[in-house]
Amino acid sequence: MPELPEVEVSRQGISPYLQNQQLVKVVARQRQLRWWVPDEVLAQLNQPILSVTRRAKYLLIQLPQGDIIMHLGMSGHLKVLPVDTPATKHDHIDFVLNNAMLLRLNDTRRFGAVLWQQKGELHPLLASLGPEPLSDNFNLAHLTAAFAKRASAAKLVLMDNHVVVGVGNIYANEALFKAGILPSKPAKAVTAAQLAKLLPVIKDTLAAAIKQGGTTLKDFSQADGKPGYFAQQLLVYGRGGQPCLSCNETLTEIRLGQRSTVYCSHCQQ
DNA sequence: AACGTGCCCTGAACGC
DNA sequence: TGCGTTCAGGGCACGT
Repeated sequence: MPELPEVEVSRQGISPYLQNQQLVKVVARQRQLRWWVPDEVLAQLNQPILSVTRRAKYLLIQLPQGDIIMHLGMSGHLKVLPVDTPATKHDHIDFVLNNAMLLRLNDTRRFGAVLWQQKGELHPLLASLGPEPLSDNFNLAHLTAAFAKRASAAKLVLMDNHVVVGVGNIYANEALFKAGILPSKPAKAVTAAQLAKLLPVIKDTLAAAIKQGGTTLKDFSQADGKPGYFAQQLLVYGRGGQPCLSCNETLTEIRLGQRSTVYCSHCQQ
């Protein structure tokens, strides 16, 4: 499940292979993704690739006339391969380049998406997003204001893309544990001291994951490259019923907003 | 506006 | 062995 670090690592991985290449065409074997580009857009994609950027968990392949927007959903991953590489199961989309290579999107569960935004326009999906977690716009004042007016559980507010982007279920669990905040605690009841702890925890955890992934995954043109996956120390996620690594208390698992939530009732308040 | 729920999808892990 | 059921999750759409 690609979270923001995996998406950023993917961006860094594919970027050198795409930048300054000409995008020749898009081959779609499976259009039944979460969203798909209109046909008339596909016809105009024979353009040079200027750069590959990221906003939240969306990748943007920037062309002179606009941006291809890609989301990896739950199970999507990208590879750069020789153009004649046979497609295997769940290889849905190929972005064919003029250097005999292609960018291939494989997405088992098809929660991923491919969209288009015309140059100078902002796609509605990107228009109302909160700040990037690693940017200065995501600061204590912003976090405090967002939490102050919400009665929902702290974890749900943290995962709200209008508050901050890119904090998925795993990182929300981990960050709240590290900050000592009970996931179910009403956001408005979270103390100033807890928020002051939470902010750097989010930034540090995401930054460390990107750094680690960046060193682990260097060559996205290898067929056995594993973008969207890197080893990390998970303190609570997936460890419900097991002992807390800090105090040895048994970790509690509940569901919040239909998502698995794990915490230590001793360390988190 | 804020909040809760449903939905999309496949494959792994389970129960009978 | 072979079914059927449950679960995983991002994020929008919708109803209240």
